[in-house]
Amino acid sequence: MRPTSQGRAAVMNDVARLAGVSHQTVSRVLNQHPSVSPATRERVLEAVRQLNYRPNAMARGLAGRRSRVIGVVSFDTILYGPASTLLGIERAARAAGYGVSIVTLEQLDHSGMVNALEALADQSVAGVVVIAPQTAAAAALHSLPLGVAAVAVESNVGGEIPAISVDQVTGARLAVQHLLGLGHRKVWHLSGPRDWLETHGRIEGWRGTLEDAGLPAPPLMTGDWSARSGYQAGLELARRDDVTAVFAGNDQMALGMMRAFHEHGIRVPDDVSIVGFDDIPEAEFLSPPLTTIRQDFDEVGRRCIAALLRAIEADLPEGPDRPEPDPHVAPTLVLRRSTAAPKS
Amino acid sequence: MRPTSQGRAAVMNDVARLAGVSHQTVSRVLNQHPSVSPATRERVLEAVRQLNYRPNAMARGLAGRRSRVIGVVSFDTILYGPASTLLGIERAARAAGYGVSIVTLEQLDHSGMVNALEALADQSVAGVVVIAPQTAAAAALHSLPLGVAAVAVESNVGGEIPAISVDQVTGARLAVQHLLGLGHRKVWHLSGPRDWLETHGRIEGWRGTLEDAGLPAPPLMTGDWSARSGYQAGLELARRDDVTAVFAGNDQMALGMMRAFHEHGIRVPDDVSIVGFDDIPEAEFLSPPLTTIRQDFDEVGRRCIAALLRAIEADLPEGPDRPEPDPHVAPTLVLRRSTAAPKS
DNA sequence: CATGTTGATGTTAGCGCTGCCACGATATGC
DNA sequence: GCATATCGTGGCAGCGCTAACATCAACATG
Repeated sequence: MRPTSQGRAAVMNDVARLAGVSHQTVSRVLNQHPSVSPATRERVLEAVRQLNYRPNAMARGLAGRRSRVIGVVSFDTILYGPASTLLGIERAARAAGYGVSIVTLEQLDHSGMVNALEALADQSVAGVVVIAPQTAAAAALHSLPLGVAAVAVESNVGGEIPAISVDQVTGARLAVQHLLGLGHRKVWHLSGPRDWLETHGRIEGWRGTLEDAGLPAPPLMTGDWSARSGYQAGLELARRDDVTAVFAGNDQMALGMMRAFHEHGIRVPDDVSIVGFDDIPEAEFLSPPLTTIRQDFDEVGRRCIAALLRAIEADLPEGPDRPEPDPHVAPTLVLRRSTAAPKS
Repeated sequence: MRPTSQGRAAVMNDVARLAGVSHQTVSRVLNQHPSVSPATRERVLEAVRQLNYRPNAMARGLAGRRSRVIGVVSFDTILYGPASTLLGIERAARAAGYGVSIVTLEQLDHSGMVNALEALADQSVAGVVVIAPQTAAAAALHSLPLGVAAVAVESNVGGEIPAISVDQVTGARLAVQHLLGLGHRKVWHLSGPRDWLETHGRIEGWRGTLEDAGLPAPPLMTGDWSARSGYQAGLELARRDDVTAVFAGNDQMALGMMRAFHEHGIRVPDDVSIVGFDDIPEAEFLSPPLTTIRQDFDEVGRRCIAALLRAIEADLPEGPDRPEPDPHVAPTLVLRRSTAAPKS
């Protein structure tokens, strides 16, 4: 962190002096400027190594009005989805040489979003990624005249801000097609809260697939992502005798539902097949292990950062012109033991 | 983000001009310097409002060699504990007017820790909080000659770095005392991985409490925090006929264990009582709802930030001399329905 | 009344870096 | 052969702010 046993950390001038060049040449070497002779470059790099020089990000940002930090606005980072997305973004950003600054939203209204974005702007971030899976947050984001590059996750409400998301419709179709393929003719769906954007896509995929197969959709059930809401829905379904297959909006609800069935002597998958969504780490170890739809959050993170860097560099004169990433990340079906052909 | 419809954002000089003072006076107002007349202060603040002026953090940091951002190093932010701690820290930091920059460790070795800390140092953070619950990470941290203020979470290995943690020993004692109080004479323990620091405290509290009561400790079982490892341990215990009470190292393992018991017709709490640790959101909705030890991660976050600000300001000439926070956060017993008196 | 003391303010000098322009030195044009 | 393009380099200015000193009035002290 400091030039061994020296009082203060080395600055660019120290490097310049040691290499026998001007500090400007050091700057050029550090910024991959083309016109530096290989010999000089090597001399400078050696001096950098020797002094263990690390450029000062603040000075850099001030002088070049550009920082190497991106901001992430997120909500409820304890939920599996948002937490995983945040992790994916962090990894991708760091791989691209960017630091990551976070703000967690307490409330999902307009003013919360404004505060979050201002807090990040105050830190002079180069751009922001907003994990805003709820309609309210997405609306707030899109209504804002923001001054930095931005990318939204799971909130493609249109507008100018690029959005990256897992293709929820496809995920839901995979789940329902799998159940229909096994021979089920009636597939129930327990959705997440109606104000989450993911919820809509999953309902759409579920309903669409049934329609394509010429089958009527049973009444939609609505939960709140929690195991409890899955349990409660499970109790309701347990009272009926026409339930052989359920597509749950997430794994926690699937888990709660499985418990309700278990209590009522309904066996999974013998009597009822269940498909979840997310592939949480526990899914593999439930009894029975849960068939579910896996979302590749790392890929979402990577695409977010790709899209954001594109937006950031669009403002620059000589950007490397990155390709626009595909906004839809494909989910995959993970086959486990909670699904089987209907008995009769 | 910019003075309404102007080309570029207002800087301190613009404010100064509008208020009819020097830019230095503006700086003084913004930094609560005492010697500014109330009239001037009001005039400056009005100008700030009018121009929607926001100070540039980079320039501030450069000039005052002090930033308003703290760094957080964490590991596996998808686990409930670390994720909650991170959230608590973020909340507390923001309340104190600090931004939060994160780095997630991929590997827990020395070099991973060095890289993480250097990445944060490059961002000129004012201090770092390291969530390092494993012995390896804690060791790496303590072996490092770091140049910034630091606080460790859940890793009080001694040394100069202040550490904040939930009092694991007390938590375990609460759990075991509760079971003994109900009349159980033999309390089993399924611990977490041996290289986690929390694990040691919980084992110590478990063993100590049994010793205090003059009871022998049954063989220790070791899991890996996952529901699966709890399930496996549950299968082993199900084979025995001397099991009436188990203290699980976390809620996921308790959950897996409950499922194993359920499969074997062992009723919870009628036949076996189970206590978990963490109080994850699902705990309340398991069947039966899980008695567990709640860790107050928000409080941990608050104390971390308090300790860190203390360390940061210790380097300053005129710190407000904050009191040293108590390094141990007290956990509490949350009584639910997974525990009962033994049948006899 | 000269002198120190205080409070409110302005002035100057950087913090460590990058952008831009200027300079000398080769390489290229006709 | 001389004007011109090009390369490698240095010099200077300035990013927006804070620290330290300088200033200047108003007041208290003997």
